Amino acid sequence: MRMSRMLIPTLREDPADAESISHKLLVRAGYIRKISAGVYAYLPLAWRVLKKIEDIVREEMDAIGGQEVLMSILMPKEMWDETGRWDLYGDEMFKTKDRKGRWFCLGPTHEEQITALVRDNVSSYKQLPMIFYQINTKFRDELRPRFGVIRGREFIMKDAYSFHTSVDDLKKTYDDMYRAYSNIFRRVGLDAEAFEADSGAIGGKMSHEFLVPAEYGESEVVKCEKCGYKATIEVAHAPYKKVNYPPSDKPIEKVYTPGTHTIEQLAEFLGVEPSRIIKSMLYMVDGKVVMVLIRGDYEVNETKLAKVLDASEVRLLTPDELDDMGLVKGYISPYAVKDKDIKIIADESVQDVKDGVIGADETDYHYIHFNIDEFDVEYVDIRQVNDGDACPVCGAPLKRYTAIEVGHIFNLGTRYSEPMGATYLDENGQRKPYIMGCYGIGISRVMATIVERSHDENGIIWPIAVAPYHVIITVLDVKKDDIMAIGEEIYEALTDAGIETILDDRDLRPGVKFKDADLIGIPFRVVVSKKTVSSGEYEIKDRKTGAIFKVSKDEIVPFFRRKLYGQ
RNA sequence: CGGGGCGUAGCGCAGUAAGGUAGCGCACCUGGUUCGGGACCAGGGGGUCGGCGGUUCGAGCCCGCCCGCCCCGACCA
Repeated sequence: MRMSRMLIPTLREDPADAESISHKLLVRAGYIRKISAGVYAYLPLAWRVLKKIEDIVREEMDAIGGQEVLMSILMPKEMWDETGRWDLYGDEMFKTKDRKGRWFCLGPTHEEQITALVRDNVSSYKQLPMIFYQINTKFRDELRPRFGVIRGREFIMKDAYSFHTSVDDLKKTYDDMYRAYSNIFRRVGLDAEAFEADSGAIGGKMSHEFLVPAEYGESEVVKCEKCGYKATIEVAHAPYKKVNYPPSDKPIEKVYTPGTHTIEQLAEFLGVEPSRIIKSMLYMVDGKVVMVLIRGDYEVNETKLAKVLDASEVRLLTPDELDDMGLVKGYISPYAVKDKDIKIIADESVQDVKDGVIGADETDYHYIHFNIDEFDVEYVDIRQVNDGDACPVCGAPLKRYTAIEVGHIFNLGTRYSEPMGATYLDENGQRKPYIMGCYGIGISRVMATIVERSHDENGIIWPIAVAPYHVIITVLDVKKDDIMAIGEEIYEALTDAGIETILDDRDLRPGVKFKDADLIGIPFRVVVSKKTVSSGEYEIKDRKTGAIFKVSKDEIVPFFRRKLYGQ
């Protein structure tokens, strides 16, 4: 393809509204353009990259017996009512009505549709297991779209669903998927690592997230570099730091603590360690109020909290709700719920604090010499693990870092088959609900993640497997017919050899063309100019290493055969 | 949803304090010189100043309403 006729709108400056590296570079290098918040158009280069990623995904899905389908994006409300998710999904779902007033949504995911398809068209255990996948556009009206194509409201996703007669059979496919995902991420050049994930209230036991470490990620993980322990922040565990605050012989005392809005301010005001302070929080847990206590030097991890309470939704009470109970945020204590039917649970770390500081249920006042033993408290692990906390396995300090979630696999059990009446007949003629698994990869997010991981100050550096083109021929003296003709000749030879090549025939100064080639990130650049033509030594530059090779014209095709295919 | 910021040519921005003919750089078009790491000179095209309404002789600028975009927060009591 001639670059002079392609839509590759590169920019000299970073777009003003971009924050993350991948967002800046994909816009600047002419890959994507914003249409609306979290909604992007993929220009020709991006679409080529996406198709490469998709093809790798297809190969790996086909290899484990996946059947590719393309489900409808527009889905009727009734389908979602069957599982109750029309209401559960809430505002995150894009909803619309047809001309007759019937409700539809733009699919944020496809469990309902695939389950309905299998229910209505498969009926015997003899046909199982079955694995389906699709690569399709998903719509989610995210609370806050971010980082360009990393979290969009419209995005490309590979989603797969499997149907089984037993958990053991599901486990086989689950393991196949795990390996396929590892292959996919390795092949696209990502150092993704699988983490046992929180599967949520409905996910069953097996669930793994595939995460790639990146500054602009939205997931947090901890890892022990000594023994290899690793976990997402939602499930991570680390022993709490022991403190020793034995009961005081002094009675509990209310003290005036003006202007202490944070734990740090209060600790400083009273001249105590933050670990001596107990934070009291009121949570709404599936409609019931629960008091949660945690030490001042720790934070509550709501996912862990939900899990220990076996709840599907936990949230803090709003200031208004607290107000209705006569309480004020920041100054709550267990005394406030003493005679009420409100359960008190505390993080394990609180048990050491027998002479502590706690809110006095009154603005600007706290109690000192507070002893937790007065209360009937259940101790559990609901702490957020921090950077530097001790590894639960070997005790070495844990590293905490951000990562991008590029894939997620999990066991669905009968969460969808049961309510939807999706059953098959087993050997004994018994109706059984399908055991299901589901598996997702964010295709457009993978593209952005590769850029986050593979770039330099000059632009993107695509791994060969996903590069939009392998080679860019930079013709410098385009107005000289003989030189341009040689550029075209090399272009034809490479293209005929199956090497994806782009011909930069634009009549621009050399510097501009070199900068663009680097920015868009093509793995190899061949320079055709007065200099290289007259010397007969064509300069080939490796975008990643910067290595320069001098190659005669006839050797160019063999050179790339070796470099690209190892032939 | 709360807080903050922004919206002026394709992109990046100034102009808003103090109302008076809409600017700069890049990009684009023409001509010339140049040309192996984002050239220079000369000329040129391109604007509902986010929208609607108001104040005013006169609004990019003041007032009101609305829309869009970005950042932070929406768990730390």
